[in-house]
Amino acid sequence: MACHRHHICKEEALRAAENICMRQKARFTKARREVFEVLWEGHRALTAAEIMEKIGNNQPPITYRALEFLKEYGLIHHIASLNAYVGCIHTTEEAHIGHLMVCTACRRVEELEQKKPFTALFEGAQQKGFNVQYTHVEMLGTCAQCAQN
Amino acid sequence: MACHRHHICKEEALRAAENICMRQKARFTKARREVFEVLWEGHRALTAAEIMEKIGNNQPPITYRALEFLKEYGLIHHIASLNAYVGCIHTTEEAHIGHLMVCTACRRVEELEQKKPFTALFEGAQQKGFNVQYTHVEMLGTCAQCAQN
DNA sequence: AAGAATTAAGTTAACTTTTAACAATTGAGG
DNA sequence: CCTCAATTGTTAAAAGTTAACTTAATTCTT
Repeated sequence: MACHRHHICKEEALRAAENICMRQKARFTKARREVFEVLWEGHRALTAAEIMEKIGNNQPPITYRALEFLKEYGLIHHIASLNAYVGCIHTTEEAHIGHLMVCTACRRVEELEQKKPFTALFEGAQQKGFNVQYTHVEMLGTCAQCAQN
Repeated sequence: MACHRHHICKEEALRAAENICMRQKARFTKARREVFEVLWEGHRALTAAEIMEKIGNNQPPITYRALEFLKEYGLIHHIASLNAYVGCIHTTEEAHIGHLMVCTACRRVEELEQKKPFTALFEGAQQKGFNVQYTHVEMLGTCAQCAQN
């Protein structure tokens, strides 16, 4: 992994999240912060159930609402094929297009920031008269660490 | 849509599916065929519940098992972000990489067959030491027809 | 600063989706 | 035709998510 001193990632992410919320007059409340923090403990994808367990919350609505909020503000990603969530790595930027690399062994998630592949996809779609509004790319495989084992 | 005489698509798909199963000595049974046919009524994504309703089956296991089978043999796609299924358009080819264009208005799904975007993605991933095993691209938006309305 | 309005959290319970377990049936190969 | 393996039928429960409503906190107004 790129990130060796992880507590720093998390602190940065927290500050970025606070800023994003402040700028949009949204409240980064305790419940939301808790979920966000848990998702930043590792760069790992966690299911809703796993999140609730880590927080010690047995009242699903609270967690689901927090997840919805965080997703709405682009602070986390939903990894559809695993039905899991991960902290969004590029909280500082404006809207971005992330290609997720999800390790099926350790569930670590990295994001790949590349414009090229998408311009090609967009062009292809446009040629068919399709108006792309949201793109979701998931690459499942094994990360460098897990490949060694 | 590209496909004007739809019943032909469906017939072709059925024949292709039969062949694929025969070659691999898998049985294209009634339950499996029914699910497959429903998914080919339109090129539309359907949830498991919608499939069951269309078939008139209120015994989930049968449908879920059929879906699992069809997915395994590459005869359908699972659209993770909608938790829905769609008949795979390229049943004749060998393994293929499909980029799905999913219309959020009418749920029509088209597939875009492009190698370029992926080679770029693969390269990017590989540079990070990530070994891609499965890729899933979903583009949500509006299709040509729905864009007019 | 007090009251009204908005927003979020707490709580209960239902609903949807998926799976487990086991019995009954069907089909293929000897 | 018999046996074995695969598939289906059936029941029920587990897992995941959401609805509805109450309470609490925060923000906005004046």
